[in-house]
Amino acid sequence: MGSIDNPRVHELSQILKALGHPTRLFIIEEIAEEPACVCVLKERIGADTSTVSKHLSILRNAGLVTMEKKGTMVYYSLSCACIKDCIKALSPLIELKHKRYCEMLQ
Amino acid sequence: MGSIDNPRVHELSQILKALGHPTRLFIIEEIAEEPACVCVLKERIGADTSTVSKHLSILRNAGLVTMEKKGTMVYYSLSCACIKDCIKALSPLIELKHKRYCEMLQ
DNA sequence: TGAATATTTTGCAATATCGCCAAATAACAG
DNA sequence: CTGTTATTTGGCGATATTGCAAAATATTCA
Repeated sequence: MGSIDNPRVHELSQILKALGHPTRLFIIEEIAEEPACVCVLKERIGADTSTVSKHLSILRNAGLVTMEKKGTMVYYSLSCACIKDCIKALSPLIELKHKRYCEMLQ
Repeated sequence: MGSIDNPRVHELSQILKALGHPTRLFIIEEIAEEPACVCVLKERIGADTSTVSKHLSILRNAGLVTMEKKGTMVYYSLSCACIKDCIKALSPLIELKHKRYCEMLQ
């Protein structure tokens, strides 16, 4: 049945890998609220423009975001609302981890 | 509001990073069906036992799996069913990517 | 055309990840 | 205790990721 060579697994893991970086996850959550251009994201992140642009290219490559040019600026937005659902789905796990952490302290 | 220093973002990205590897995602989907021990996972994956064990430790560290010893064997299982939901939530994106790919070919 | 602004690309050094091997640890059976 | 099996850990080379700086590209405006 499910094999490690299943292309679906690789496709999914590429998407999850793209989400698995603080800066990129932050970008995703920002543009989930409202599309934003690189210069604004750069300000909110506090990193070099080239760094932000590279993260965006990784997200683009994984198909997570779409870009739209307006003048010299490029606005990025989520390519699928389901990405929000994916992240939201992990809330119970986060809570569980906090609960376990509190128990561990005792 | 949402800042790049928000610990929640880092916690979430750690989880997603752990999921962002083909072997680890495969493990997650396997044990989502039914808990499995390292030796069985090793067979299904076709990698060194130590490699599988190390992937499992990453998943453990991210709080995604829990272990239970039975004799000399260690059985791993999902720590939260929500992980399945997280992965399932991405199906529309996968479909979207396929659709885009087909359009691109024309 | 030429200056100004926004973004991407390239180059590079620092760091992290990956996968195998070998050694260490743990649990059980005889 | 000894040998056996299952798993984890440490070590190490190969490869990938990360982030900044500099150069290249694209678009607008004068």
